[in-house]
Amino acid sequence: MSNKTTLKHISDKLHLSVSTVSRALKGHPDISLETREKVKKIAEEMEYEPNTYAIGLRTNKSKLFGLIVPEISNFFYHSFISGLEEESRKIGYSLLILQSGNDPAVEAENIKLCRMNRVAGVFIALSGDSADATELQKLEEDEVPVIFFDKVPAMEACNKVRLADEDAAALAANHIIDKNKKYVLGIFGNPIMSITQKRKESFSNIISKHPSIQLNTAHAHSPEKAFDIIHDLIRENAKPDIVFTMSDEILIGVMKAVQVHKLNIPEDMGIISISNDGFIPRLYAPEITYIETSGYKLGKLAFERIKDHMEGKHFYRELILPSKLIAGKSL
Amino acid sequence: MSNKTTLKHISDKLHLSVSTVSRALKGHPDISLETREKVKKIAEEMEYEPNTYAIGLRTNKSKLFGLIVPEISNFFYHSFISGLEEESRKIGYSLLILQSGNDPAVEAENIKLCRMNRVAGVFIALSGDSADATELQKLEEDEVPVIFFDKVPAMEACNKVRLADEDAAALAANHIIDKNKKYVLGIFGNPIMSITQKRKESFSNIISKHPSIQLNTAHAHSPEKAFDIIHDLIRENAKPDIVFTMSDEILIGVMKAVQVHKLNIPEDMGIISISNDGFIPRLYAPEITYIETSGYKLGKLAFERIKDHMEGKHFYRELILPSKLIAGKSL
DNA sequence: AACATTTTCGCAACCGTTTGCGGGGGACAA
DNA sequence: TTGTCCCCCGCAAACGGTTGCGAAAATGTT
Repeated sequence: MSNKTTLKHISDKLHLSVSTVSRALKGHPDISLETREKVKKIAEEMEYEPNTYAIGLRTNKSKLFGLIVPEISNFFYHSFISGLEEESRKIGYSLLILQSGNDPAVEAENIKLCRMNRVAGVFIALSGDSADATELQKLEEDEVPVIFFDKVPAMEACNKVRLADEDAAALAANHIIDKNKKYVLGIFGNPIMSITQKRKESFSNIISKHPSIQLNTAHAHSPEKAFDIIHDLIRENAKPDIVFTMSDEILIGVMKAVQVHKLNIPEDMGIISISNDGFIPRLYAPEITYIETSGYKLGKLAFERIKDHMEGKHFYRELILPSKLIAGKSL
Repeated sequence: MSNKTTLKHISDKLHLSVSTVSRALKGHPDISLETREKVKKIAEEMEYEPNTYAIGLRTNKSKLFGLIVPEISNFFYHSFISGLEEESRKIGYSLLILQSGNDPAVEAENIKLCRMNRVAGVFIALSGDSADATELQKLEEDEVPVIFFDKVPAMEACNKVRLADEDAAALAANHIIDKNKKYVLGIFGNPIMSITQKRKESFSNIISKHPSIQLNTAHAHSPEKAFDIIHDLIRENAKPDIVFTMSDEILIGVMKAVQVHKLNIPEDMGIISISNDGFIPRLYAPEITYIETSGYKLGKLAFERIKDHMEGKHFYRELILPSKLIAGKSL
């Protein structure tokens, strides 16, 4: 049996009613200042801690946000989580974190869990491309805001926060153009993902406007594949002047090839990447020039959106986190 | 107003009492098989989802584990979280994740949050060295198991899961000895942390038994400091034959110096490190030999402990995750 | 002093679920 | 027929807060 103090305990001790104690504790004007002080003092002494479940049951609300990601162990997501947690805590909210491991069934289950816990909002990075429309629909029916991030659905009528994918790629492209080199290789991720498509299209468009540049593109779904691409090119004596990598993952593979062949950066080959918070680019010497797309900052942005929603701004909106170039010495 | 179906809705529709519905749903033998089936069918149709708060209030339990870490954005912790989440979900539990940012006050607040949420257990990596004994004490009073991990308190009477710090360092030391080199440098972390002390002591003890080896040690509280250490040694022409780094963080600094000075690994200098899951060591070419200390696996181990506790094994125990050497080509 | 008003607090219902206990009704034996 | 036993199920209290409403006490107004 739990020995936790309840409102009843306090009310008994003070010969007040439970309702008075409840009101006093939250500074309700109906209760005299004197009583309020007295109650608060005793509550403190008795180490009163409100029962979350009683409150949740009565008010049908909670101080929880749901957070659903394909996997926690991922650079981008955990920096997002970190940013979001910091902000949430400031307003007294905690995070219920669910992993769906790219399994739509688990994802649906997790959304259900969010509903059952009466979360005040849900942040979700979709695992597949198909949004679980029906499950999420139910959340919207209860006026629980849903904020998509990272992997966002195509539809208009929803809240999304995302990185400026096109801008990021464009920034890289323009930086490359300034360098006046000839052979440029762009390595992108899984071609069916929209993030890949956006970045590739934006990048290619800008580069191809400069006829002096010869652009090749490739796709790598893993660091190993990226490694192979560079490795093969070097053996064929077709090393590019500049390599653009769309993500940290790909950069890792490229840099491994660079190390194996003992290439000098930037003399032998220039490198520029898009990176989450720049952790990977800063691992190398010289540090790799990168376009920052911060999960951490995106987490804060997502929080802004939900706060707006909680303050009554119930319209749908898409928030985009600007990216910026952080110059290293890699090209 | 929420339109969620409750037991009452089901009971109305079926002309049964709420209690019968409740029992039917959980297969209570008092209820006839026929009724049970009928209720379950309707519940399914009406998309019944139990109200977590009502259950929590009534039973004073929850399907939540509390997880308190200094920071989420940390290699080790997020792989721990990932492992723990996977296991928890299997038995229908979710994770309430709290960051305490190395602030004892926030840490105390987070522990309080865990109590308020009636979590079924708490996993905590202490931020400072001083355990918040009083706050955690209250948890134990309610028979909520507390599992310390990573940064564990010194006291006996508690549950801990941790890495085999001594073993890990010993493994590295013995591997170094096999290489028959002369100058060995060990770089360790913050000397006031017990993890540092353990690793350093274990490492030094073993190495110093071999008079043919000349051992130096140093402390680095950041990658930059580790970089400086190597950088300076090279400039002074005092490059060690083998460097042992106690953590990924330190390895990063060392590897940066290696790159700046274009050292050949392992010819110019051998390297061996302790690493979480080997992510960092595998970033380089050649891949760095490392002692694996997996946060992911530790997460699973921590879950085992709490499961035991939930099954009635209420004694205190310390579980240690064995470490193993993963050979790269760095020495 | 009589009445109107405000201040301060208590009553009781309610949120949705769990659970001890008791009761109605059918089956079966005496 | 009456009594006993078991099978199903419902009653009602309980969990710990919140909140609309009304009432008593204190204060103000003529």
